Parts: sequence; C-alpha cells; structure tokens
Amino acid sequence: MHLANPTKQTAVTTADKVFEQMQHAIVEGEIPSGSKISEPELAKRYQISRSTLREALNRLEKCHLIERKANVGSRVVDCTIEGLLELYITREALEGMACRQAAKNMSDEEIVDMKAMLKLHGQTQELKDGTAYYQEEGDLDFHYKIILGSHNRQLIDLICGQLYHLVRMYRCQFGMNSPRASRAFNEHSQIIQAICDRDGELAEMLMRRHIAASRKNIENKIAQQAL
Amino acid sequence: MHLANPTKQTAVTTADKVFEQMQHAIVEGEIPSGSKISEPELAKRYQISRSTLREALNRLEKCHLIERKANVGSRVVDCTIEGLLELYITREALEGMACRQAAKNMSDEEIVDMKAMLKLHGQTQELKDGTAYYQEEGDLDFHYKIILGSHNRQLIDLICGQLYHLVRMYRCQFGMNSPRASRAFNEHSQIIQAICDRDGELAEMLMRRHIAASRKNIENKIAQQAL
DNA sequence: CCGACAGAAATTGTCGACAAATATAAATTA
DNA sequence: TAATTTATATTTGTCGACAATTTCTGTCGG
Repeated sequence: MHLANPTKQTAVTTADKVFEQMQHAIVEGEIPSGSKISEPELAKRYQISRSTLREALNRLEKCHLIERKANVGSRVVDCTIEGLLELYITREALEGMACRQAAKNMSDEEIVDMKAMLKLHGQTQELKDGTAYYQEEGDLDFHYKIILGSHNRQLIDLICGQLYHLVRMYRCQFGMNSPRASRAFNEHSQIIQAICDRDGELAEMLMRRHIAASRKNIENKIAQQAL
Repeated sequence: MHLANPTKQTAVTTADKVFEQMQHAIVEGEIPSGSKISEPELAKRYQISRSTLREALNRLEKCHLIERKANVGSRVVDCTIEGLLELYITREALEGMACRQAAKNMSDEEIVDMKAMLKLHGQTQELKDGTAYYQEEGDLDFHYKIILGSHNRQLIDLICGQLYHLVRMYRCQFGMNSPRASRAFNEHSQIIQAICDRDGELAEMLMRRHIAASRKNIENKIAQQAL
C-alpha cells in the first residue's frame, strides 16, 4: 500500500487504526458517499467503544471526509460536481504556491531525487502504456514531493493532511483514471525544469495551469456525460 | 464581540462553549503559546469531564491552535517568526484565489454591501485616526466579506474556519495593531474596484500584493527589532 | 559526578452507563 | 383522511472509572 499521508508516522492508538480503516472505506466508497453514520452500528462493527469511534470520527472530520451536526450526527460528505470543481480551484491556489516555494526552498538533493522519480515514471509509462494506474499513483507521488519541497508546514498540512484525502475520494468514486497521462508527464517535466532553474514564478504558473487543465478536462467529461 | 467565525451558528453543546472559551484564551495568550495542556487540570477549571474537554481539544486542533501527540498530550502551538511568515504565504495563495472567485461569483447585492462597508471604514478612520483598533477589526471584516463572496465552501472553510484563528492569535501575541492603516485602506479600495469590474485576474493580483505587503511589513519590523 | 535501570506517580487512551436531545411511531382530533 | 399532538424509541452528548503508556524520582554501579 502506498503512503496515504507522508507527514504522519504509523498509527499507534486503536482510534488511529480505525480512522485509517474508515478512511479507506470512505475513499473507496465502501461506506457510501452521503450516507448517515450510525455510531452504535460502527462501534459494533469495528469492535470498539463509542468513545474511540468518536475519536476516529473527529479525525475523519478533520480531513473533510465526514460532516457533523450537533445532536444530529455525522454524514459522509457527498461527492458533487460543484464540490469537485471547488476542490480543484483550491488545489490550484495551494499547490501553485507550494510549487513556487519549492523552487525557492528545495534542497539540491531533493531536486535530483525528484528528477529520478520522473525518469522512473517515464519508463513505467512506456511499459504500461494504457493502464493508467501507475501513472495515477505516480501523479500523486509527484505532487507530494513538490508539496513537501515547499518546506512550508502550513501548506503541507493543508494539502497532504486534508485536501488529498478528498482528492483521492473523488478520483475513486468518479472513476477518474488519469486519461491524460502522457500530456501530464510532459507538464511534470516542465515544472521540474522550472524548479531546477529556481524560477518560482514560472513554476507556480505551470503548476496552476497543470491543475487547471485537469479541472477543465473533468468539466469536459461532465459535459459529455450530460449529452 | 465581533464574530469570530461567520460560517458557524452559535454553539449549542457544552463542548462547543468550552471550545470557544479556550479559543479566546489561547488567541489572547491567556493560555500561553507553547505551553503543555493538562487534561485533568483544564477539566477541573472548566467544571467538565475529560471526555467533553477532549472534544473541545479536537476542535482546537482542527483550527491548528493546539497540536497533539499520541500518548503524550497536547501543546498550544508556539508562535514563531517562521510560522507567521508561512501563514502569510498560505494566506496569499488562498485569499488571492478567493478574491479571484469573488470577482466571478459575488452577487451585485454583495458588492454594494461591501462598498458600503468600505465607506464606513473610511469615515471611522478619519475620526479615529491613530487608534488602529477599528481599522484592525475592519480589516478582518473586509477580508471575511471577500472570502465569503468566493462562494467556494472549500476556500471559506479553510480560511475562515482554520487559518484566521491563527492569524488573530499572531496579531494578538505579537501586538500587530495594523500600523499601515491608511495604506491598507487604499489597497482595499482598489481590490473592491477590481471585483466591481469583474476582473478576477487583477483582483487576485491586488489581493496577493496586499497580503505580501503586510508580510514584508512584518519582516521589516522583525529586522528592526533585531538591531 | 554522570548514566543506566527500576519503581512510583501522573497522564493519556478506552470503556460502559446515564442524561439530554432528536427522530420515529401511535393516537387523537378536525 | 390529513394534520397535529403525544408517547416511544433511538441516537447523541456527557460522565466517572479502569487500563495502558509515558514521565518523573530515586537508586545503584561505573
């Protein structure tokens, strides 16, 4: 299993473990989007008390996977088109800035590391052309590396700790298997070049275009489906 | 008291109330930055059980006012220069985008409402020139209005629900009483004009400069203090 | 005197039960 | 029958106690 959250170490407490299980279950739609969450039922299913379940629910709420209302209960967030587009707008802002900061703050080792990863992605892409899964994972790894390279804890926590769980959820539930793999690969190359040149302004611009292109790609797909 | 969080309705459960009290206490430094939080002690102080205290702590963690480590405990986040600058970088990205979206999505009524507010701020500034407090509150109100005007729940929640508590905390603890009031007022006017013209690109650019200027102002102050 | 180790104290994590609030079902009335 | 009210049942919020882990304290050996 690839790392879902590169900032946190492995879970120790049982609430952490249940949180991770539920996170996967929600992201992959096993617990359906929009459904109500029954505390007694889930506590029984995971063999834990309601207290620790509520602890897990709090963490799920932190990454916006569920929503709670006082004296009413929790619901899994429902995946809407508007929500997806809003998410991409936010990503564009945050990851654009993270990319600018990465160009400024990444160490030389981090940069060569990132280049190596890109090279690897190019090879696997040649081999497994068509099956987009590896590119899918690779895309997330690429973005993670840049975000971490910003060396800005605020950005890192917001994007990796919160937004990206939602991103993965939408990708799963809408079956978005990165259809623009080769194009994305070229865009990734350009971005890394800009970071390599320490050109923060260009790096931010390219990253924003990269994400905006992804968003527009989705919008087109939606428009197509509506026919 | 002015509204700390315009998105949430008034607190109903006791955990909510304790959360709000602790939030104020932390923002204003009554519970010192960087200090460890003793669950038994605070539970006794607020006359509640540890369970509801922990519920309140979870909400404090959600807005990044405290940090928790498993089996160790919670600490109030400590205000460092680096943290402050990182926060402003993040604000620049998020509020810049929010401003762009506001230019696109704000209703005409919202715009005239915002204009009226600006006019009011100009008057109070004339009257109370020098005492920056009203401008301080006004500044936050201005930013809130634009963020809400983005009509993007993701942005609204991230900025208003999380970042701004930290912003207020830093303002309190570092005693930043908005020393650039008149200049900020002019910048606000320009931004509103751009929104009025539905020029999202310019609006984002101006907002980013506005926040970047504020950040640089802080950097200069710090450099001055270091002498 | 310093560091490693063992035991004691305190703190956090987890549990089951009760109180308060909400949602559901039944009953009454127009 | 439809709407409103009442009663029931379920769910959430809160509490105090126990278990597991960490931190502190004091002792011993080098």
